[in-house]
Amino acid sequence: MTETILVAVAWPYANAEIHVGNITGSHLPGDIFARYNRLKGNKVLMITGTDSHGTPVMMSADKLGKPVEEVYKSYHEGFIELFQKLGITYDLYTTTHSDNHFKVSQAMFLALQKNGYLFRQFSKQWYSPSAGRFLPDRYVEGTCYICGFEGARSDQCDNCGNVLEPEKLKNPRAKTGDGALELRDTEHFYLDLSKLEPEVKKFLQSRSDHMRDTVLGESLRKIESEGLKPRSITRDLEWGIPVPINEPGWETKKLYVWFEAVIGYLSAPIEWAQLEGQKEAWRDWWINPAAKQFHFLGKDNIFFHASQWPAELMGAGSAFMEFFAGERNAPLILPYDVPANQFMNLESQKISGSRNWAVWGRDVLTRFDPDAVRYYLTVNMPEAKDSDWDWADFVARNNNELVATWGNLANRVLSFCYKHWEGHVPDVDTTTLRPADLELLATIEAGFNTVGAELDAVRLRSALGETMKLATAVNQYLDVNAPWSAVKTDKDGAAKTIYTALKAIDSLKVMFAPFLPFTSERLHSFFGCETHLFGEQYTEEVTDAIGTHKVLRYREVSRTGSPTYWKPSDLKPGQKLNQPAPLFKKLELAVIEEERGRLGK
RNA sequence: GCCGAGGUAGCUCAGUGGCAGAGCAGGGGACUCAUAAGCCCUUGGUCGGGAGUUCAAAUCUCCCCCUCGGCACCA
Repeated sequence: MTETILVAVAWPYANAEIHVGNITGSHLPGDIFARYNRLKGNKVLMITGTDSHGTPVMMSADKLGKPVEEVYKSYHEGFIELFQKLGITYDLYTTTHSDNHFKVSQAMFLALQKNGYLFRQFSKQWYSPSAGRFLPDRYVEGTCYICGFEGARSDQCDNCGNVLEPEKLKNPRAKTGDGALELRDTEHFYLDLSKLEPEVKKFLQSRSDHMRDTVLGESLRKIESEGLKPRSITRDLEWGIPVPINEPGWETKKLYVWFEAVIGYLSAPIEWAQLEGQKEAWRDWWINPAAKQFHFLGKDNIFFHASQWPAELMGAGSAFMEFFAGERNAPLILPYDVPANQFMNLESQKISGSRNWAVWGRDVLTRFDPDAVRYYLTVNMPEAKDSDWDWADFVARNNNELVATWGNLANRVLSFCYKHWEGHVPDVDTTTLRPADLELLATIEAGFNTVGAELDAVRLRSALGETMKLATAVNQYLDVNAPWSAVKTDKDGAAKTIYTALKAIDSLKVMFAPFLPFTSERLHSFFGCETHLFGEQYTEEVTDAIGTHKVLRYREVSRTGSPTYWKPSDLKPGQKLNQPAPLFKKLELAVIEEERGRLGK
């Protein structure tokens, strides 16, 4: 049965480059899951984009003396370049700075307001008269009113460790050099999460059978012990989405990024549908109770995706479509699963951009192949707990597992066959295959179910491990049947062995494909196939009412005649092959110290 | 501080009441198609510490230690 699946990945923030921890946390698991479901013939839409608004982006722009749009776009375009090189196949990678996203976000705000889930409240904030703006607490420092430490942040003192009340800070000053500060009253909107608490609990309970324990701990169990409190959803800020109310004083306020960025899960499919020229196509993923939505993200974002975003959706209810499309009784669906990952450390220390203790995505791909990076990030994915990127381990796993077990298997069989059967699959009568041949093929065939079950449950490490075990089974089979000996005395027997091994490899190619798309595609071509396993990525410039933005897109391959590639090989005896070559590169041990030498500099 | 997740072999990690496991690393062996790859055999553990429940605990309960995340207008 064909399923309809939304693969939603957390929105990268436009204030830092993307590193391996971000990749293994969300983009890569999302891509593996999307590719697997596409191979199965499911209807997949994978989306996200750059979270472009907020104070830090504006502060960076001030510091650089550049327009804020230029700053967000330089990160945005770097992200797109990375996703193309790494093969992260977004059907649409867009930005929150688009006319469409503004409209959808504002409609969501109005829907929540109409349904009574918003309220206004005044609070005191530090204001810079000279700069003419309010400053977030993290940008204000002064003397701690508890211990007297002079470098305290207004919300926390790093010296005594106490959480501070910002308005009590002594001698406040702006870290940004905005001159003297004064306290001013400011009014903001709050999302009344306490009213939605019963619905959020019910939502999480209904999914507790398949959600990860780490995710339920951060959401359901936490709400049960602490409850949900209202959260402010607007800010005093120039850069962002205007609050949709016509009242004096609100022109300078914007929707808070944590309120609006998650709305991108809804706005991006809408933009995708417009770009496809099928305006209503997004509804299949959003107003279709049978669709399943999966959210990929790191543990720091669990609250916003497992609690706040579902609360926004439930609070808006059918009212969103009333504001957005003038339509009644069209409620939006809720996420199916939030398979959040933990964090990846680097050489036993926390990844830190400011100390350059990081392996940056674009940089690492200048020296290593994308599938090698994808492999290491998948076998080491922090699904249950924090994991560690270790360069010695990276080299070892590349050489011992990827090159030796899988790459060598494909290469030894294909090249042996190419040499002894003149570039063709041995022309065996498949009804004469021996019990050992049929047994191997049955083992491999069963893999489509066992590996598929792991992938369905988003246990990606386990799925890849199971696939690697099957590659080992083929190596074992070869050892027992030794076609290199048989070819001299019993070429017919050797032909059966090689045919069987080729057919097994042809199947394994598909099972490895979600994880290793580039090399699987290459292997696919060695088998003489003129089709492709996957489609292609491309970029496009979109112009709308507020400007232009670049988007990354994905054009799916047509699967004429066969709705699914996720099935055992039907390799034809006698089929023409193409000249094979090794799929992966063995790495020198010197790489370990070279790469470690780059860290922290 | 409060809440949550984690601590198992040298390394990376599976394992939710029934003889402590896998891969890699270390040691030994037979083979030669292959990127000196693959295959077979093998050494290795106080399951963070302590107490308890049980015929039986890595697993359940309590206390403690360590790592990470959340909670504060960072995103």
